[in-house]
Amino acid sequence: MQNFFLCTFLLSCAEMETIDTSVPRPGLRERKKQQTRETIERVALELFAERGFDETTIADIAEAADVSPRTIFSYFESKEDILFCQESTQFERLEQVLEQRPAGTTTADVLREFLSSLGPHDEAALLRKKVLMANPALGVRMRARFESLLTESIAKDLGGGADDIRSRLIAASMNAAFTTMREQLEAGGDAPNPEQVTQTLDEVLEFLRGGLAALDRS
Amino acid sequence: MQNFFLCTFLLSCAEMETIDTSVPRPGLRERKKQQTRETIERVALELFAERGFDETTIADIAEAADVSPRTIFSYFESKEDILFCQESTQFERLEQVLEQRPAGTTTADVLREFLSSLGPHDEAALLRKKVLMANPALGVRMRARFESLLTESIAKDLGGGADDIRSRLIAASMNAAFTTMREQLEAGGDAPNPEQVTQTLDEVLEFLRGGLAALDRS
DNA sequence: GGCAAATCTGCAGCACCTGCACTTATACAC
DNA sequence: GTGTATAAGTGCAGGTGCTGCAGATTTGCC
Repeated sequence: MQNFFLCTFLLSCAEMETIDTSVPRPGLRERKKQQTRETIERVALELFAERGFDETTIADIAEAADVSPRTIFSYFESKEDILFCQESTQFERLEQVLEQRPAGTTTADVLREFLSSLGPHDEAALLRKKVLMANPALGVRMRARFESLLTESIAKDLGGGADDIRSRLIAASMNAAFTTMREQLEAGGDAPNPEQVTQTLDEVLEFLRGGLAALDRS
Repeated sequence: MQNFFLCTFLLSCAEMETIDTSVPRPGLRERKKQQTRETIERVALELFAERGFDETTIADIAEAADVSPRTIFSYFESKEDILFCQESTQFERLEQVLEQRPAGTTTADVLREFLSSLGPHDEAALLRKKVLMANPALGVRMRARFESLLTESIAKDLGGGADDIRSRLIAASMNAAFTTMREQLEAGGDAPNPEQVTQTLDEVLEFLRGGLAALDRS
């Protein structure tokens, strides 16, 4: 039902992005803003992991983050968004990688490379995994986000619209693969096993190749 | 993103179920209960179609159905459930058909038969389609429900668990197919074109055969 | 008719989320 | 440094979904 394997996986390189060396100094206002945002994210995640998503109120987060409840909604669209924003960032990054891929490279290649290049889980990723495991409905919504992204991106690759049946089939298969990978690895421990990831991904790619070839023949 | 082609399609035979000839008479209390439920469903659907899902409040529905707002929640778990309950019923029916299918028949065969046996859209189905078209998020959630059902059923067919990658790939591909069918047929008019449905479904089956064969070879 | 059970209802209340006006903090020009 | 414009933070009122609870109403049955 969920896809938080990928999501927690993606999170592993999120930390690197917070330090931006290209800009000299963002200014106090901007720094404080960023700090506030990160504080909210951090304490919210801790509370979610500790007592559950539904059991944590906006008031709780506000108090723990030492801000007004109203302030939270100027940073995040919704309570759910506090949990999903980092995944969204990573989805955008993946989208960027997909768009900028060299000619001749398939979306599948990029995905494989993207997954392989990521490091092990960090603290936040583990907490997030815990939250999502305790609340399946959250995972469903996250997975829907991911599939939309995949479908659009793959449709671009193929040069057709998002309603192209091939795009959908590929995106759906990919998404199924990620879900499967997550569940396979869930029992195995905290950190994903790269070997298993590669194997499952290869299976899916094999499946896709065979299926697409069959479509071409007909 | 959505799957309401199937959903509206499935609805077409919903009406038949409301008349139950096996039981002599359900009693006044039970009849009134059923009547209230149907009234709520009907007026809610009309309001959703007229002014949108988010723009319709529980109070609006309660007033139109001539019941207390509190009563609505004794019939439906949530506002969304008012819209989804009929689809859920049809999902259960499909599940039943899948479970009781003759040995040697594949899930794909059953699905194809199931889709082909349904009649044209009824009034409620058209309204529902309108509601879902105006609110993509609703369709995403509905689609997630359907995929879960498909995955479980197909997993049973294959004799493995729901975490079997083949089950997921097949279910995901099927779901992608339905989504595509809906979008293809959307522009074509109100009633689905059986010919196009068959064609798209056949394409997907071809895709699946090719993909699964490739998996077997490896 | 009278009792038991189911149903309906109103009310209070929690939680998410929003708009708006107001205060406070930062940035920038002088 | 001072003053002003801009942005961030806050408090408040309110809308909406949803729930628990207790009492009124309706139905089933003897």
